[in-house]
Amino acid sequence: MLQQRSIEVLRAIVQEYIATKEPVGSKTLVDRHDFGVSSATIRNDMALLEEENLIAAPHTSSGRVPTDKGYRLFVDRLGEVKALSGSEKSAIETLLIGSNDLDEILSNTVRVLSKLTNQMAMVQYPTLGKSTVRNLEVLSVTDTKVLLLLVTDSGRIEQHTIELGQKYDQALIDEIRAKLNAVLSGKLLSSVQELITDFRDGFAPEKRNVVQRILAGIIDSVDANRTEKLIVAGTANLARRESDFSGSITPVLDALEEQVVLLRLISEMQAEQHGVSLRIGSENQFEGLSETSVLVTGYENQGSEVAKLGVIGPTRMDYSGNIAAVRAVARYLTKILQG
Amino acid sequence: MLQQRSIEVLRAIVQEYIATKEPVGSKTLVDRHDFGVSSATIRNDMALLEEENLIAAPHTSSGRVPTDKGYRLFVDRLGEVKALSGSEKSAIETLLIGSNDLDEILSNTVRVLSKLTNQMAMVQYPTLGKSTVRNLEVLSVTDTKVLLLLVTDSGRIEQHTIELGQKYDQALIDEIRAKLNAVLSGKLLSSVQELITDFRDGFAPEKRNVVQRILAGIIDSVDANRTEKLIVAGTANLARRESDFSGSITPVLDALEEQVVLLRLISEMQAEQHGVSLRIGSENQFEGLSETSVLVTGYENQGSEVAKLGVIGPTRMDYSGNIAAVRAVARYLTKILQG
DNA sequence: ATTGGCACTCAGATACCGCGAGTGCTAACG
DNA sequence: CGTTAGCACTCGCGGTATCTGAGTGCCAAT
Repeated sequence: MLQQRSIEVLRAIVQEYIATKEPVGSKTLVDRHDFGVSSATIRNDMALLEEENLIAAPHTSSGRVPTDKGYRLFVDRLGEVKALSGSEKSAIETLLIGSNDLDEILSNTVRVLSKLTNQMAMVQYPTLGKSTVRNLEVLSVTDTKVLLLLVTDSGRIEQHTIELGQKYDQALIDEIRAKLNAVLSGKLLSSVQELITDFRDGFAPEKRNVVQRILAGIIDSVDANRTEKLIVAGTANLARRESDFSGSITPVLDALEEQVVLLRLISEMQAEQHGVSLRIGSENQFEGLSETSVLVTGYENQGSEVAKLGVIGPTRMDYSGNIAAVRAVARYLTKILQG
Repeated sequence: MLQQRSIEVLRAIVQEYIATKEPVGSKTLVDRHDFGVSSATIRNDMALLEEENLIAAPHTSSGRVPTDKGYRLFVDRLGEVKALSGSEKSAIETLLIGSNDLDEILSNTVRVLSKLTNQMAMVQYPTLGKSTVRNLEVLSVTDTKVLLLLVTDSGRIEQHTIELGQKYDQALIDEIRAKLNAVLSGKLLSSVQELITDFRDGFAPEKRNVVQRILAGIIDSVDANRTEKLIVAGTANLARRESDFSGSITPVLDALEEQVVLLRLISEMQAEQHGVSLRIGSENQFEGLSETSVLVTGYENQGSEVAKLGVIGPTRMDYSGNIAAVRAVARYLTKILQG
């Protein structure tokens, strides 16, 4: 088992390396941290840490760099995470207050998160899960076309243009709309499909064609809502850190441009310590992300988690600060949504 | 005045440089293009072109590279732009057909444009300008809160939550909604403000407070719609071309992450030749974009231009191919929107 | 267990060199 | 006059050699 001091040394190495980006040697370590022992002793500890694969030397006889495993231990032993400074808190507040619709709120959220962490940030749209139908609107567009709007309680709106294939009667549309709302309003999205299975039966046969098409549109909309969606910001932050990657960053950027990848990634991550979920470097299965760390947490609406947000950056990142930022932003977002 | 052949030489230099990224010399030029004269003659022409600032030598006695002015002349003299290949056309079609709502259409558009050009692509949302109100919906959210939806004929939806500050009567909301639609439906967004100035007067005094708040929300929504919005894709493409920039690309990425910058940029550009607008390198006023070229064109809805789309990349780009792609995508988008 | 001492290693910085693509110029040519 | 061959000259680039110093590993002493 590793001694107390060895852990301290690891902590110091991580801190130092994150700050300076230089492989850190025993000498600089004793200079800047107060271990009360000589550099030779530290060297022994470092040899131990290296044995445990917690640190590694880029080349024989140069300073050491934390391994993914080293970062992991560091994070797990992280006692308290940094609190945000007052100015950071107010930055979050001023940017989030005064947003009206969901799109605006989320795009401001992702922006503030990216600014705060200096990393690439992402926010997932509230998902199906516990969302309920707030309203269903059917608007006429042309003689034969209607626009279907599905509004959920999270504020997300799904629109869908439906070609009815025949002229319709405004009264019929109104009737359908009213009945739909009566049936669906307040219901879970996940139950919609079931609720409308025999909806058609309540209409006269000659009307059923139109009803049928609209129902199909609703199913599509619910599906679209199930298709998860996310927004990102701060790609430039990642590019700026290019030198933290061994090769080129373009594979990383490529991976991140595929929203599908990000969504799968996010969905696999479940909150662990400190209420956040963290994948460090090679802990990450995804092709191209083996030199990045992904930090994710959930946010809530109406008291239950509806989606996630987080940041992605090089493994050499300020874990403590970023965990604090991600948590804080999630908390504010939760607050705004319920407000 | 420059001779015919000199222009040919310039064209050849541009092509060669774009293809190989190497400064091109007189020898390789005569090898690969069939000028029927010797390299010495070409050298004379090149000296001429250099005098005119159309090409420049990175260092004394190395090949030449087109200047911004050189690219400009090249583009202006571009006779016909490349046609898209069949597979490219079908790529556009398959990606754009089968999108239902506006968000989906635009995000697919920007994606296909980015893939086609291998550049960063952007698409602006349809703007205020000639858009008209299709519908106005007022939905109840809580006792004292309503959700306002402004649907325009371009398919763009603006949502706005309004705190009424008092309990309201559903009948009143319905009344307001009906009257609003009667007044505003089909009207230009730009005329909305004017049209509702004395809308309030049609209501009994005790109702005016609620009406007033809703009207304010409408104004806000129209404003939000005026606030232009755009989506981008393919940032990774830009990063991949990093070596085409003298310094780091991060200032470029920074500039492009500020949507405000992009929007101003786009709005300043008016179609010129070939129906597209092009800014090459230093022609671009914006800080940080002096080594990029911006290529923009408009797309239409209901027969008039509603917004723009385009690509951004290093000045060393395939102008001919990109112009073709941008035009083609704009054409398809126009077609989809009116369909 | 800790420490001072010491020989050893090796990546990165610096300097130097030679190659060769490419130029500019001049004199000759049709 | 436009074109061309010839030629001296330039200079960036890649490769090699050298130097330096931070940092290590190990050992004997405390």
